[in-house]
Amino acid sequence: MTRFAPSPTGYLHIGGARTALFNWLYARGRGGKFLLRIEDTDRERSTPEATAAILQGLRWLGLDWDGEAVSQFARAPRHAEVAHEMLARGRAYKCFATAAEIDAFREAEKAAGRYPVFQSPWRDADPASHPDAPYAIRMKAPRDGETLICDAVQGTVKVRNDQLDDMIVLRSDGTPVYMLAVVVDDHDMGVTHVIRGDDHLNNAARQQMVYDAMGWEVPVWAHIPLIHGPDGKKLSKRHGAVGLHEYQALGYPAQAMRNYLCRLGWAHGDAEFFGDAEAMEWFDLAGIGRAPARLDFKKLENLSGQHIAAMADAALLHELQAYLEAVGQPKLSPHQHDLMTRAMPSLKDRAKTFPELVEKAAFALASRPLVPDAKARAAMDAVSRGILNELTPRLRDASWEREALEAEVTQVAAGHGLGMGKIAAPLRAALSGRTVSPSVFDMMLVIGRDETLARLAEAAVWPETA
RNA sequence: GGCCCGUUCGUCUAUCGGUUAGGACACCAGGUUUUCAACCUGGGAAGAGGGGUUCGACUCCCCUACGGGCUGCCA
Repeated sequence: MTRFAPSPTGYLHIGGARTALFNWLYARGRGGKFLLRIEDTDRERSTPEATAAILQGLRWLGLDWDGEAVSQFARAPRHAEVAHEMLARGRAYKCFATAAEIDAFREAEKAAGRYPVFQSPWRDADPASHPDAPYAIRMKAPRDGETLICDAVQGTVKVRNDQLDDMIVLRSDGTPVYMLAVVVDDHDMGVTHVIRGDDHLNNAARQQMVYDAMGWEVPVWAHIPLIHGPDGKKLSKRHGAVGLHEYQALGYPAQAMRNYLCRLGWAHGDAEFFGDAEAMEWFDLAGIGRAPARLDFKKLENLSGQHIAAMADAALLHELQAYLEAVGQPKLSPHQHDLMTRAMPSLKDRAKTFPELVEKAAFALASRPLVPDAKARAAMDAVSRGILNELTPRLRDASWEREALEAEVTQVAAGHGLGMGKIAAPLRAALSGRTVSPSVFDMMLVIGRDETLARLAEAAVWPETA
């Protein structure tokens, strides 16, 4: 049983997406469940928009979770209940210290050159001395010795208890603190493996104390390193895409994202290109690296191209439509969809991303009159026009198959003592309006005889360029 | 400041005391080719630095440097 527990304070971060993926792979690969919990206890910063963005991001990435997403805020009463239970068990106490008192204590400690761990005077106070004032519930944490975190990724990590204060579990306004809420929720939800960013590694020690205080079984910890930008610094907006939605907008197939993210900080021997089935079979916590990984867009792009080439046409078209919708472009019309289907075999080996796929399909999607770019127009010189005029009637009567078309073009070229290259250039220009396109024969086969002839006729009367 | 974690080609990584330190992406060169891409062949490229331990360290220990995290009545 694993879970992903994001705070809804913004879009889904690429690092969070990888954390979610790891949890998903681990659970799904072992017949376990993958749960989703929204940590929305910070009412100031949590927004429903952010929650929606996170769910949307996970759906796009293809990570399905079991059951309904749990709202942590909604479970506040249960958290408070546990806090009071800890009080009853003598594992926590009421602290009446005010913010000002705590600040003063910390300042004094710092000034004295000591580590500023607040030591509440109420820890062992006689309940009879309790004032009638608001209080927070603090955990009675051990003051010496050390807490051992057995982590599946980091190994055994020792944390000195004197570094940890008696953390507050229930605020003076009665609301639970994150550190308590996670533990209670993970326990209640039956989470057995906590896979999360290593920014929580130190927190695990305090959280483990809560498990101990309640007599609950501590889950398997797995703290994974964060993802860094290409320069090795903490990932931030200046590195480019940080939010998962940006990767969707960049036009990477979700499968490629999963593959790339999975390989980031984890490896299975020399395996580089693989799908979900292999990932689920191979993924394990022990294989996760301990050093932060950097994002490499070139590699992502390469992987993306490999996945596009390997995907089934129908699935590719379906995801392409979703991409177009996501970036606010008009979706393919039934007619365009049909053209794309026919063009796909000659297209998908050439495109690394969806925008590239669309770009390279321009010849098929374009409608007459074609607007040639300057280079295409230049390719259409007088000599070329002559050759094309000669070719046109032969194409009209040719059998519309690759070999036949190739034979016609080769013959015409040979008649002028030219190679294929010389005649392909103007042909390409006439058919696509560009100087870069898929193979001229692929294009003819996709758009068909009528369209081919129409485009040739049109190109024959393009205005001359000097 | 204190505590915790990390450091193998430019990047992601393999290695888990004995290897010519392997692969992938990227890069460079050549080939193929109707353009681009793809593809094929070849090439350069790494154990942060310093001490130990050991017959033998990228692998184990210590120190330094660098990077990251935590140190809240934030999550």
